[in-house]
Amino acid sequence: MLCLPEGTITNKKNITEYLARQIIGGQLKYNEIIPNEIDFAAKFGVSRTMIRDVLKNLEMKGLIERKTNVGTRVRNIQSWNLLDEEVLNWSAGLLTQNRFLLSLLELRLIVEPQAAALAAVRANDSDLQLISENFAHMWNSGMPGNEVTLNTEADIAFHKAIIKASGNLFISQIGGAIQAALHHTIYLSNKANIDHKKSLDCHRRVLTAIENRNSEGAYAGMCCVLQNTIADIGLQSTGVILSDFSGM
Amino acid sequence: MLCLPEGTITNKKNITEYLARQIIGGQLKYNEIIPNEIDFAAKFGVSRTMIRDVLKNLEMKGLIERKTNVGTRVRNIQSWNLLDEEVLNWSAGLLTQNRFLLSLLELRLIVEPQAAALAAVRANDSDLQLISENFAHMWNSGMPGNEVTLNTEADIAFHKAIIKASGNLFISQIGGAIQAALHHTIYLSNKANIDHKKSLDCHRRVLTAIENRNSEGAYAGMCCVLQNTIADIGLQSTGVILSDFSGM
DNA sequence: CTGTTTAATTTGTCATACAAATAAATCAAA
DNA sequence: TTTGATTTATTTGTATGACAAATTAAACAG
Repeated sequence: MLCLPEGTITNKKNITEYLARQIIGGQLKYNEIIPNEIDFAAKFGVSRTMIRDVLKNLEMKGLIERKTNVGTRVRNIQSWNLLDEEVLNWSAGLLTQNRFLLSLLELRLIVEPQAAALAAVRANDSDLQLISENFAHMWNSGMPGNEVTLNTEADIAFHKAIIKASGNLFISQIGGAIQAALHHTIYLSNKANIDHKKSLDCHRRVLTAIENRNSEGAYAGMCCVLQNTIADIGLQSTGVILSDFSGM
Repeated sequence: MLCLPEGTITNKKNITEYLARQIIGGQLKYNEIIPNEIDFAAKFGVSRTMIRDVLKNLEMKGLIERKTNVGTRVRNIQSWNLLDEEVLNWSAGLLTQNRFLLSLLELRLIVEPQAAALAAVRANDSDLQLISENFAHMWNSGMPGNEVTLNTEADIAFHKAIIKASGNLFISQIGGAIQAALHHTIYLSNKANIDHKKSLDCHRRVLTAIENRNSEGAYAGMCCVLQNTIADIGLQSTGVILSDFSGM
């Protein structure tokens, strides 16, 4: 049953996020019925109009299902619109669950090397500039002890720029999800104690390959980046098939 | 400007689809402003509540953008939620435009072989059964002239079953889009005059490979299926990198 | 016990009013 | 004249109350 935290739930965004997290977090389980709209509105102290707006939102994200008279039910995870950026952000807590994290990394393994390969073919001047700029900003040197630390924002922007440069409308869509995912995977891999140098080399390999219009090299470089990440997090290999261009 | 067809637009679904097609079809162009909600409601002869519901729907699909006082504007294609099944269906008309069709086939080339590979590793008994059942139903023989004709529904179900068997939450999401896409690409490739036999062989190759837990074979088989499709439609090769397991 | 009818519940739609936000227009001052 | 603040008008956002439509559950007749 739903019980509210004190006072913090005020506006539409709050309510939506609160409910979404209840569902994704498992406090509201599959097939559980959410109270009718009137009681529900009263519970949050808002109008039924607003609650309906919230529920419509969650419905479109696949988190709930509504039927006349039967009410509003929670749907199962297969129905959730996981590629939606908000849904993915709300799902951050699930990253500790292996299946979820594995699915996410598999997605990246499948999509990003190909995106890099396509970018090598199609990137225009502004794409190239964006990619190289972000590469340049990825690494903060000059730290005490000469450590190389990672600039998360630039790292994300680097990957995002490559996905955009792929010129594929659908990959760009997935890119939104990957971007959100990056925040979390980067966070996880930063907790581990890694030599960022290896990762740096791989990233550079991707950049130069794209600049040289070498799609296979870009592909291989991106595989390298991702395999690093996977190793850092400490997962097993996944069954995704990667072409071998290690010689390039 | 918006002008309505006679009489056919009655309920919410109609209105939503009508507007969506106007936007996707280009009759309503990027940044064009849609009339305010009250006039708009009057135009369709429905309440403002309903129009707001429709607009909220289109907003969440990325087709429009709303701001207080400025109104409702059409967004550009990069913002459209193309992986949404409805959006993709409404976009069927764009399939004649090369960029769109190419993006779609690239997506399939990137995702489906990998899904097949994963399915070979992870498919359980019911997955296997579903895949093989659909393969069995894909081909209507015994037609006059001994032609082999394609059962579109079973074809789609075959691909869908493989994607599901991949066990990857995110790929399954994309699978919804791919499924919708299949309707159209199959339609296009059926217009061409093809020997379905070749395609039959490739599909069988995928099936047996999955049954034999041979992920590389499944990958290669699916590549074969898709390259057939691409050739049938008459497109150029795309720059997607495919591993070569043709010997398997 | 079975099939039909009735009643109750819940979401869906409508109409109206007002709040909040923002762009455009007006006006004041340098 | 130009600039900056102030007012006004427009449009979306929220609230409220009423009724429609759909569907489950209960009551009832055979």
